[in-house]
Amino acid sequence: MGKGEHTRQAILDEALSMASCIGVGSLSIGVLADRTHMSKSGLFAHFGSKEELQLAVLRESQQRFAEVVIRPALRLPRGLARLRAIVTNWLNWTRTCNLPGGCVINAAAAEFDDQPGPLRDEVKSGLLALRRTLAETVAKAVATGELRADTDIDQFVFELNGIYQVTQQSRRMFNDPDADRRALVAFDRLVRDNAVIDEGN
Amino acid sequence: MGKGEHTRQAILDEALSMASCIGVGSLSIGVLADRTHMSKSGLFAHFGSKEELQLAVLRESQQRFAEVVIRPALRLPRGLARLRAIVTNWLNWTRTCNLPGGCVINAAAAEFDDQPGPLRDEVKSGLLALRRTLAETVAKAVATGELRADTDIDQFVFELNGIYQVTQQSRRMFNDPDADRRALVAFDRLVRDNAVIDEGN
DNA sequence: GACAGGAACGAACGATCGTTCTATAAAGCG
DNA sequence: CGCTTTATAGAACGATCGTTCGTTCCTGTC
Repeated sequence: MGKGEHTRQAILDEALSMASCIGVGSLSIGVLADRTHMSKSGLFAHFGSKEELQLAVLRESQQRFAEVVIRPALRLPRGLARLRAIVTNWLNWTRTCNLPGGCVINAAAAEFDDQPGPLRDEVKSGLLALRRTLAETVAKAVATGELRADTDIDQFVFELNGIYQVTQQSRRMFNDPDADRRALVAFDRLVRDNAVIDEGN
Repeated sequence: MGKGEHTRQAILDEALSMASCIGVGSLSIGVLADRTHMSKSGLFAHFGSKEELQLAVLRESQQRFAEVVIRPALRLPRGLARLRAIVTNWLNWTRTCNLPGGCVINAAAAEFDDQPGPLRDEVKSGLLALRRTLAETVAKAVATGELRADTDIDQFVFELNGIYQVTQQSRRMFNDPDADRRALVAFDRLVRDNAVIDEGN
């Protein structure tokens, strides 16, 4: 990795951590330059515009998400086991990635949902990619026979997203120590209601 | 209502609609002055500081929420009927209030969850008040015998919040026409799983 | 060791930010 | 009406914003 690439990565590291706390929209090149011990113009040259920096932060965040949430789970057998692994990785991923202020993309979704442009597009594509991955994973749990054939997959993914978002809010706003447990309770209920009818009848 | 109060309300109207789109943190006194056809200083005098303006927006938002979501539901009999009314009012309240960019407080929760100060405190207290109201409403549905006595009320409220948040995201980011229906499906499942065991066994 | 290309800097730009001050206009009240 | 209070305007402040420019420094190659 050349020197330029190395610096760029260091900037993105700091920018990600900063954006996690104050939001992608509130990133400031001047403040970011101070934090990385660079000049504004030196930092600026790596991206060409503030929007490009913000896009780079979103892309970096999405890439790390795939690495720490999705990829490790692919080693588990398809079906409920893999789905459960994704969910637990997902619930913990901001801690895994050392993002002090929570999920950047989720915060950006609330920030840009009314502001058309490349940033909103990037956020949307990231969220869509996750929803697609989740849908495929759920579909495989149907294929393995662990979930019922008539499972409404999009509804399942919809509710998964709800569980994630309220968990984030409960943790971040209320420091709720039960948030993770409640998330798993909700997940289990979601799975149970879509599981094949077994000996319990 | 004196002239000052009238002007202040007009400012808050515009500020609320603006904050709904760009976020409370991105409110700008200059832009807001233009939109209300006032001078910056004239507008500024009504609040004394930007932070007071932001706080006023949050309080106004919270008050409108109580008026269009909670109060109408109080006319229904306590129990599931009232709970369902709150949920449906809740899902529609930004449309009822003509907030073009969705729920201000929910967006502010994601924005300020890592920034201590009066704004975060105000958001937190608003969210807490809602959670308390929801918990009481659910508790009454237990008291009427519609929900089981062993219903985990905090878990119930937790999941309700999840349903709301993902509905907002689905509507705002993806223009998902099924979001409302999915929210009600999730709500019905939540109620059913906590309902008293009836003839179905 | 000269040279070339990329990387970082420092200074400056115009714009906008929140805020303060002073002055003028309007409103409310006797 | 006149008087007091309130409401609004206008100009200016220092700070910060993203961005541009020209220069310097470092790094790797012949």
